[in-house]
Amino acid sequence: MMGGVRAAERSPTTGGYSKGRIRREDILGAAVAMYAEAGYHGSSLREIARRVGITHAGLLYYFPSKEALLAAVLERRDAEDGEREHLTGPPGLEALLRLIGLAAYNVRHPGIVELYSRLAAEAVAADHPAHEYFEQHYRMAREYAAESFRALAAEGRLREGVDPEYAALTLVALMDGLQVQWLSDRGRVDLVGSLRRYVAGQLRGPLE
Amino acid sequence: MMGGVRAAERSPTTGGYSKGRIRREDILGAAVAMYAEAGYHGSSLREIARRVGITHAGLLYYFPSKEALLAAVLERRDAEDGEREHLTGPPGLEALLRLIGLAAYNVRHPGIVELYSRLAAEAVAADHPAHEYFEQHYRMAREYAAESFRALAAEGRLREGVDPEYAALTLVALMDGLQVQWLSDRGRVDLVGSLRRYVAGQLRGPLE
DNA sequence: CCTACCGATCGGTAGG
DNA sequence: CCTACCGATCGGTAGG
Repeated sequence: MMGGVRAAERSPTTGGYSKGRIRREDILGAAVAMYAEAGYHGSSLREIARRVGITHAGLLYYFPSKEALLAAVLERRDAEDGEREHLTGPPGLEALLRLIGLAAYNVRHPGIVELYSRLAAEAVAADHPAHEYFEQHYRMAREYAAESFRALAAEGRLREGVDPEYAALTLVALMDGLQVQWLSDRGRVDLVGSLRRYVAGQLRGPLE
Repeated sequence: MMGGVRAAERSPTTGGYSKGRIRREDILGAAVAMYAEAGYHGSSLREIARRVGITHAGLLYYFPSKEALLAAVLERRDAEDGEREHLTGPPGLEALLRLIGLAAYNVRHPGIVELYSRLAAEAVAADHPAHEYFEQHYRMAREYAAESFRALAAEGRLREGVDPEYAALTLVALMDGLQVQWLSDRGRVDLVGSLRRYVAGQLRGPLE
C-alpha cells in the first residue's frame, strides 16, 4: 500500500505557521483519520468539519470541494519528508530493505495503513478521484523493486529460477495483501518478518 | 479474496422457478454487478432496482432491507456448488492446487474478483455488515492452506527453512494482492502463473 | 409489485 | 469562518 514516511516533527516554536495554516493542518489530519475509518465516499465534509470544531461550509472555505480535500491529503503525504528520499536511492538489496523499512514504519502508524488500504481499494474504480494517484504509486513501486531485483540478478545474488519482474510484482502484492491481513488481525501477522522472509527466499545468500 | 465457484447452469427447462424466484435472481445478479462496480455503500437500492426494471420499493418487497440484500448475495455465493466441495478435500498439495484453480476460475470471471476485492476492502471496517463474513473466509482459507503446507512438511516435501504457517499466510495475502493488481492491469499480471510459481518455490521437488 | 411519502444526509453556494 | 439555504439522493414505510 506504499504509505509514505511522515516528517519529523517540526519545532512547534517555529512560529512560521499562520492561524490559517494551522487550521488547514487540523482539517487534513481529521480527513486522514476519517478516510482511514470510512473511506473517501463514506466520509462527509460535515463530520470532518465537526471534528475540528467548524461547520462544513467553513471547511469549504479552506478546501473548495471534497475532491480538493482528498487531493491535498495525498499531496501532503507525498510532500512529507522521507518517502521521496527513502524510495530514491540506487536500486538493489538496500532499496528492497528500505521498502521493508517503510512497512516497518507503517506498522507503528496503523492509521496510515488504514488510510492507504481503504483508499487504494476504493480507487480501483476508474472514476475514483484518487485512481490515477494509486495507479502511479503502484507502478513506481513495482519498477523500483524490479530494478532492484535486476541489480541483484546482475550480481548473481538471485536464486536460480527467480525472475526479477515476477519477484517485484509478488513483493508489492505481498505488501498489500499482508497489510490488509495485519489490519484485521494484528497479533497474528508479522508484517515485517514476513516481507524479510520473502526477500530472503529470493536470494542465493543471506539477507544482509 | 476467495471468490466461490459458480454453479453449472441449471437446465432452463426445469421450470422449477416461480416468477418470484426469477425476479429474486435478477435482483441478486444486479446487486453483484453493482457491488463490484461501486462497493456496498456506493450502491443504492434505487439503482439496483432500476437495472432490473422495478422501483426501489419493489426491490424492498423481495429483500426487506439493504443489509438483507447483501446477506443474500453472500449466502448465494456460499451456496453455489463448487466452493464448499473445492475447498473441502483433504489438505495437501492438491488442495493448494485447488485453491489456485479457484483463482484461475476467477480470472475468467472478473466480476467476481471485483465483487470480492471491493467488498473485502470495505469490510475491514468492524461495523461493516459483511465484516464477519470476510473474517471467517480469511481464517478458513489460511487454516486450509496451513494444513496443506503442514501435510507437505510431514512428507518432507517442503524446502528447508519454510514454515507452514508463514507460507499459508503469505499465499493468502498474495492471492489478495495479486487480484487487486490484476484488476488494475490485467495484461501485465499473470495471476495463476504467479501463484503456481510461489507454491513451487516453497517445495523441495517439482510442482505435481 | 407501485405511488407517494418521510426524515436524514449529502456537497455546494450565497452573502455576509 | 458562519447562517441559511438549494437540489439531489438515500433507506425505509404506508397503503394499496
